[in-house]
Amino acid sequence: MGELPGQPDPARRSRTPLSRQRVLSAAVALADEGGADALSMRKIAQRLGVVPMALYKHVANKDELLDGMIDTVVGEIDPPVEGADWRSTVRLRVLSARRMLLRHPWAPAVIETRMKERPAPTPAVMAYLEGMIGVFRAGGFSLDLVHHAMHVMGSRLMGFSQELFTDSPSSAAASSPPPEEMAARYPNIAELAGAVAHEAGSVVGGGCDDQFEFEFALDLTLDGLERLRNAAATAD
Amino acid sequence: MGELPGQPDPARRSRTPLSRQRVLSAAVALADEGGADALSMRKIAQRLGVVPMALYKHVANKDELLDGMIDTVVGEIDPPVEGADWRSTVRLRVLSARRMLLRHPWAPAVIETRMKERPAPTPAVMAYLEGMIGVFRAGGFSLDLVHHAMHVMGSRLMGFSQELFTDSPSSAAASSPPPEEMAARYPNIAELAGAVAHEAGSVVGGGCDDQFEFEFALDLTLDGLERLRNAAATAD
DNA sequence: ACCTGAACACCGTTCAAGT
DNA sequence: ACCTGAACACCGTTCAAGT
Repeated sequence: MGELPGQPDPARRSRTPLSRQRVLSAAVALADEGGADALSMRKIAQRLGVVPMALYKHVANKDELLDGMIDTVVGEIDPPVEGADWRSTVRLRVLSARRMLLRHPWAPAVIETRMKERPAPTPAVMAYLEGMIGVFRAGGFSLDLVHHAMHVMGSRLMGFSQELFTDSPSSAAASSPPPEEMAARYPNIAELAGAVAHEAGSVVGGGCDDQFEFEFALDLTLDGLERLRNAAATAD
Repeated sequence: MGELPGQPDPARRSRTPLSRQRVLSAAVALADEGGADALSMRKIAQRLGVVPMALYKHVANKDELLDGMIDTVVGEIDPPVEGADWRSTVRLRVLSARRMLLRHPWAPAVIETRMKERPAPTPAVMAYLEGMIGVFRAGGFSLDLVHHAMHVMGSRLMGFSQELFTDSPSSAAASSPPPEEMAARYPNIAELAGAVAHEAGSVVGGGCDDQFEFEFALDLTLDGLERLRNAAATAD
């Protein structure tokens, strides 16, 4: 009663100190409500009862904020269930990812953009991929087939995995943890990345041919549609 | 030689009068070079040697500019080839769409965003869908199966067709052409929309169950992966 | 009637001035 | 040493003042 609405509450502000997680949560909530366009550093700060500059202690800039938001929502995807066959495990997980995207309608476009202009996957994305690869491997898929499958699933749901294994000179490796540490934390990803890198032999930049992977997924889809059409025709 | 670079050239400016198409072309070129973030009304105007306000004679605002840009690049997708079977026709067309998206890396995220917050398809998008439906129909697909196929292909490549046929109260119908005119111009879309609308009977808002369509496409994909795995296993 | 410059309400981020 | 307000260089768009 004694408070004006919209006025920051100094008591609340100092009780819960600002943290990276609190900044990211406020940003996600803001984007959920008004879309990515409604998101601004100034509005996040206002919602937290804080001066805009205070945010920069916890996120370097807006790009890093967006990366953190992606990591937050990808972390909401359920981990693979234990003890089920590969097919229902993948199915459940993809449906969980879809529910996440329905909760956060701004996410696909932001993921799409960020992945394209800086293909450095965040920890939660790495964990997602690691788990998915593990499920396929446990289901008896060869490394080669898992590679195709990851491209198929990636384009099925998000921009994930599109450019993940580009061991190209410039980008990724620089800021990433050293290979040994990565191999320990993400063994399935490391194994797959190694196989893909060696696969194409001496071709420069070799490894993953995006055009081939795209056509592979497209043909798999066309196969499925053709089978459905033929089944419907013979059923008449 | 007598010109300072970056200085607008009054002769050039008046020789070719501004037009909606020239504005859109400049916007697309700017986005191709620097991404969607580098796109601003002010920079487009500068590139055209024109004062920013002059653009508003040809596009109502930035949202309408983005819609126009989408229409422009979707219009670059090759039309269906004549006389080939449905499968190679669809294949060629999707590969053409992919080449377009590689030329315009900003397009997927922009399409994703615009389709989500205003699902009013532009003419070129309508023409793309119309052609694709026609190919499936000519290939012997039932209306029901074409509906599924469009969802499968849509999520395969872009956000297209995701929410296209929502005949929901609020949005679309208002600014669209009257039904008869649309039926004349896009007969395949009209037929499919009609079938989908009546399909689910008396269910409110009925017609297209997005969750069902998503799972349909997912299961089609999982079928394909399972078949590949089994083929690889028996080949050993 | 048309066109356009200045102005408004924003934005992300820098930086110097305060404590 | 830390924090932060003012300031800078942008942005989309309105609107009144010019022709």
